[in-house]
Amino acid sequence: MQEFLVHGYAATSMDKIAAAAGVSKATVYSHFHDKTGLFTALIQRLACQKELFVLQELQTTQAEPTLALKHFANQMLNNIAADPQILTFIRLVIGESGRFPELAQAFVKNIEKPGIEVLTGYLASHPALQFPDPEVAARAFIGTLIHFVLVGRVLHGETLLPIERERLIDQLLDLIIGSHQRQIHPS
Amino acid sequence: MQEFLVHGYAATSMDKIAAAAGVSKATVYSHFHDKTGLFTALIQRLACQKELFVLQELQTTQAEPTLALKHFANQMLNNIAADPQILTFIRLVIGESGRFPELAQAFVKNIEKPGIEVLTGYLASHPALQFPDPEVAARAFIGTLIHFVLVGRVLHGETLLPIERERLIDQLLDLIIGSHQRQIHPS
DNA sequence: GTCTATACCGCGATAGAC
DNA sequence: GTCTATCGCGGTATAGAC
Repeated sequence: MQEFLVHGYAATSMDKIAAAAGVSKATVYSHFHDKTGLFTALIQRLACQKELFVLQELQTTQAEPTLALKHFANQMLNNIAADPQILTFIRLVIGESGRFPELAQAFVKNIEKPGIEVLTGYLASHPALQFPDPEVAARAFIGTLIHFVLVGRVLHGETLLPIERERLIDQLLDLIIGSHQRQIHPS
Repeated sequence: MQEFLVHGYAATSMDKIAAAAGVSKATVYSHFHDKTGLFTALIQRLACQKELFVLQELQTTQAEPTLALKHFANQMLNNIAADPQILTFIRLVIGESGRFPELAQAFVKNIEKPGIEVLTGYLASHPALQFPDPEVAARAFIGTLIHFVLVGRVLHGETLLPIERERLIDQLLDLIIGSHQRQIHPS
């Protein structure tokens, strides 16, 4: 897996994989039919293990919504900061999503979908929040954070399009749930 | 460029490129020093040409903000629907962003940055809108749309995590600029 | 089950004629 | 400037011994 993450699918050779695994090439081929079979098996497994979003806490927390969501956002960004392999994994899945659509769908199913669904459930069920469309609110929240990571970390745009993490999170929360001060045509 | 878009960087051979261009391989090498030089030149050029966001209109429109933003969002999604090559281009740039960081930065500089900056300017300058942080509002708007495209089209998640485009746009606009009906602890 | 050895092919890059 | 021909290497996948 390390080889695929570093070099991508096409540029990774079965020789390097066998060497990294400490076995011969023929042994690798005895466990997996071919290179695509090995690749899909590895990515599918990683898509099940990796967790971008910390969902357990969100389902059980009794903290105030603003604080809970702030904590949720910070945990996600901390995950990525602590494990940069996540960035490489995202690059690989997106980069190969045209040629391995089933792997991309595994990523959506195991990582994106639970995140949006749990957050939607949280936003819909918490009595202090009254969104007309909780799913869109969840998509806006997660979409803004993912886009922040995509531009800043994945695409190396931190210096080109800089913004403080705390400012983004605080102002995003204010925009979405604490927006009663700002209205159109204030009267 | 077609070869790179379809097969990715590593899986594209200089033989195929030469054949697709209708010249010999030596001729390609007389114009570009090596494969990486050709690749970077092509991607840099495409990053300047492609436009995800239609910015001209947004700077000159006199329509009501909600309508102008709705039009802006629809134009962006129409662009992508009309030219699926954009999806392949995004896959390629993100997929190679670890090995070609300067290309990823060209993407941010020429596509993401102008989009966020022009939208920020619009949100900040329009008298009917009073955001405490217009840049975060712009990032939330664009981030939600990009994430929608990323999950649905790039990662083939339309069926796994379906949502109507019009619902997303309308509810997103309501969430961000028309949110005076919904408040925390309504009194 | 795992090894060594190899078949067979395509790769990036260049030499040298025209 | 563009061509044909070629070099040297590394690719995926397998055969057959242990």
